[in-house]
Amino acid sequence: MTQAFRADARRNRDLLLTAARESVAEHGTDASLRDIARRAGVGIGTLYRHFPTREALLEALLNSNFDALRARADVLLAAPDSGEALLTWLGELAAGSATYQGLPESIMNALADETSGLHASCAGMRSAGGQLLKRAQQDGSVRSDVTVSEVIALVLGLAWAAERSVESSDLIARLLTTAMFGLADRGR
Amino acid sequence: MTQAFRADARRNRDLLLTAARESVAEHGTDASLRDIARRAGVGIGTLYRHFPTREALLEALLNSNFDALRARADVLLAAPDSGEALLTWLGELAAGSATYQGLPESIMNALADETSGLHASCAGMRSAGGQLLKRAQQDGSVRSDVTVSEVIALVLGLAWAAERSVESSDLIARLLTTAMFGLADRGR
DNA sequence: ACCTGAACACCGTTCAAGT
DNA sequence: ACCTGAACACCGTTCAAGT
Repeated sequence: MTQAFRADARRNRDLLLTAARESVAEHGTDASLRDIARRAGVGIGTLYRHFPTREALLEALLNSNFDALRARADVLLAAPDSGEALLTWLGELAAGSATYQGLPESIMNALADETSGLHASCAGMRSAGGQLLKRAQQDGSVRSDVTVSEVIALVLGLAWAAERSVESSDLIARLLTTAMFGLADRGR
Repeated sequence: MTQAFRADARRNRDLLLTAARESVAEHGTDASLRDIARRAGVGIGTLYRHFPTREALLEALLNSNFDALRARADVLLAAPDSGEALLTWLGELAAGSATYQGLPESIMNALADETSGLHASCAGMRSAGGQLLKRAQQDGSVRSDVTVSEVIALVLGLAWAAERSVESSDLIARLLTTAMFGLADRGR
């Protein structure tokens, strides 16, 4: 199926992805598309032909990451402590969403917009987390009155906050455990 | 001191603030400055003369809100239940940061950037919350290993997540109580 | 002292013209 | 089938020229 594309088109697609990875690493999720095309040595129209939207480009950049996160959920589903398994996975989601500045926002938008080119990947990730949450709730290790969407919104919210904060680099982890065990102190 | 300004300048300032309130209500914190100047019937240079940065404009738009939040903290400092007082105040912070789309982000950025025209207001708000937190921690009703900055980052993160979510309108409150009492279920 | 708007350097996005 | 880049409609920001 790779051979079904013209060699020059295939080449341009690769050049664009490499350029995008660089530019997004430097400037975050809302990096200039023009700049990406320039780095790839390609016309701006070529970028649009291969990736009709910014979200489609991000999807191509991130799909392996989402795959990995889904696979991790499958593994953790077999871990003995269901509550700990969920927390571990949420930590990896938070860490993963920190790979590019602005990524928590892109994921959050994609989840809310079914027409987004990034929606399928994000929805898949969400339902993988949903299985972990469900098990933890059935075990009684996590409160039963929260939905997957809420838990993910919470985690991405913390990742977002950590990303525009000057505090220590383990802020995400700190915020996550605070939210996991509660701000309120009930004699731990 | 109001009379120290030329009448036309004073007038333009008011026109700009009214226009800004409208435009920001419609398009959020990153509303077009050009659009604001247009609505005010004023040249773009006049906007920059009165408000050298977007943050300075937001400050003028929001200072009364920050004052109110600081005043609320003073009142709540006298409430009997220190933990409940903190939660109430954090709820009001979350609600207040939802008045304009993008406001959680503006506040978060302002807290991290001391040169921001919005920094003083936000830092004042933070230290007011800090008093409430301190009292709650001394009472033992809130865990002692969190800072004000962390608590505020957490709340703004949740407000941000709620703002770009399709869920019910009480999502902020739900996320806040989850974070307050913890996602983990320890037999409530 | 204050106001104006052209000018500059950028965007995202589309689309006619080319190979 | 694919590529190119001019064109369009926007930005934020500055600054010479006006009153």
